[in-house]
Amino acid sequence: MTTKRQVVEEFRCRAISDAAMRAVARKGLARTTVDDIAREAGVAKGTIYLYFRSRGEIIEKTIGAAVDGLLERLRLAADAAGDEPFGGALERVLTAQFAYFDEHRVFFRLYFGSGEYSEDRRLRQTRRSRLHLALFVELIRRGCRRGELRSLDAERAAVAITGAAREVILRRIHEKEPVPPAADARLLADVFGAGLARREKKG
Amino acid sequence: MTTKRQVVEEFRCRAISDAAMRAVARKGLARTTVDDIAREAGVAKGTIYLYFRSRGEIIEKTIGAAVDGLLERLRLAADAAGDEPFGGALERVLTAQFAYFDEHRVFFRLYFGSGEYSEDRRLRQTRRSRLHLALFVELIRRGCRRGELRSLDAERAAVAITGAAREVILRRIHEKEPVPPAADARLLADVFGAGLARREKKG
DNA sequence: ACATGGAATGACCACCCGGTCAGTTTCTCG
DNA sequence: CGAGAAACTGACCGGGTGGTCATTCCATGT
Repeated sequence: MTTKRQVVEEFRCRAISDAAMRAVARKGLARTTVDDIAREAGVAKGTIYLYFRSRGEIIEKTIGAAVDGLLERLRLAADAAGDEPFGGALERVLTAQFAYFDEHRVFFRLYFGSGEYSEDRRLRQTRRSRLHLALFVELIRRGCRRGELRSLDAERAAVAITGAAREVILRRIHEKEPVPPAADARLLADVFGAGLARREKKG
Repeated sequence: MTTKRQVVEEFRCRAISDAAMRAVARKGLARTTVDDIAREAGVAKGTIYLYFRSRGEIIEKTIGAAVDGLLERLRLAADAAGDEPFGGALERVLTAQFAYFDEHRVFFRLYFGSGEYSEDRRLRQTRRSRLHLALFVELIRRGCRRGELRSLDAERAAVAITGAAREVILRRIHEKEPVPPAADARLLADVFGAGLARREKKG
């Protein structure tokens, strides 16, 4: 059974994480101080250290929760694709990803700004983004198995897709009124769908 | 005429910039202090401030010089392509880009880690990377004019290409023995060449 | 109403880092 | 060689940040 203590603790952790996300969205990861987070959360700095061991732990947990949310959305989209052809499945997943970042604009600086961070953090981050990558690798492998896609280094291709998606997301974030998520997803899915397709004939 | 004073000044600036690049490569942009740079350059901290106004100026100038070098290489490659078809020209440019980062591994953290930085810096950085992007936009537009490529948002497509290239570069940097630059360039050029090509028939 | 213990607070500390400048070394030229 | 200028040095300073802890507050049970 969950004790009252645990409920309160989770509530506070959540509030602090949310505040951290908003603060980072405003000032960037490196320039966000613990005082900023405390002010944003409406608590004293000391309170934060009742629930987190260090600034690093706040950031780590906050990133972790948000990334897990993103990954879940992407997996749902991938599952919903069933055995659609590669292009369609990719479009679904990318639509979900663009939509997620549209809804969680505050999150992007955390997710994309985490390159500059302490060493062990970067390792953890790498492990998480590996899951992200693996999802696209799986899509590609499935397409290969079915003979839709030509045989190539699935990992490198997935890297290219995630990189392209990342850059498009950064663009979208800075645009006042980005085109609908589905539009950009369609574009990328078209490009990579055709780009990875089995060659019919030699030009 | 260039005075002796100017020669010395340029030499020192260069030495300090080189040291900054090495230091940043080792510790990352945010964690590199002016003391680090001074130690790496083998001079006293005060000396640095004879040649640069602030830490920010060191970083800015250092990034600027390196990016200019990169852009020049890319422009040379683009010019060398003459009126090759899109895929070939893209392959040349990407080969040049991958090779540049192979040769200047120390540079990548500066180039890719500069997201977390003060506001006006980010603007400048944006202007430089706009030039980088423009080069790819131009390649795509040329392909469209010739009827090789289907008509689409050239800017978005260029964003996708630079994003994919960026992510591949990051991968290469962390690999012990990356495949030859030409191999990765070939892969991306193939994917985007086919992906952006005019549609022959509807699947 | 009162006692009690855990939660919340914010002043405080130690440390780090960018930037300065009085003092020292090196260069230059009469 | 000597003296003045220029370059160089590194100890020092002030501001800012992560983290602590004695104190205060408050919810709860008697």
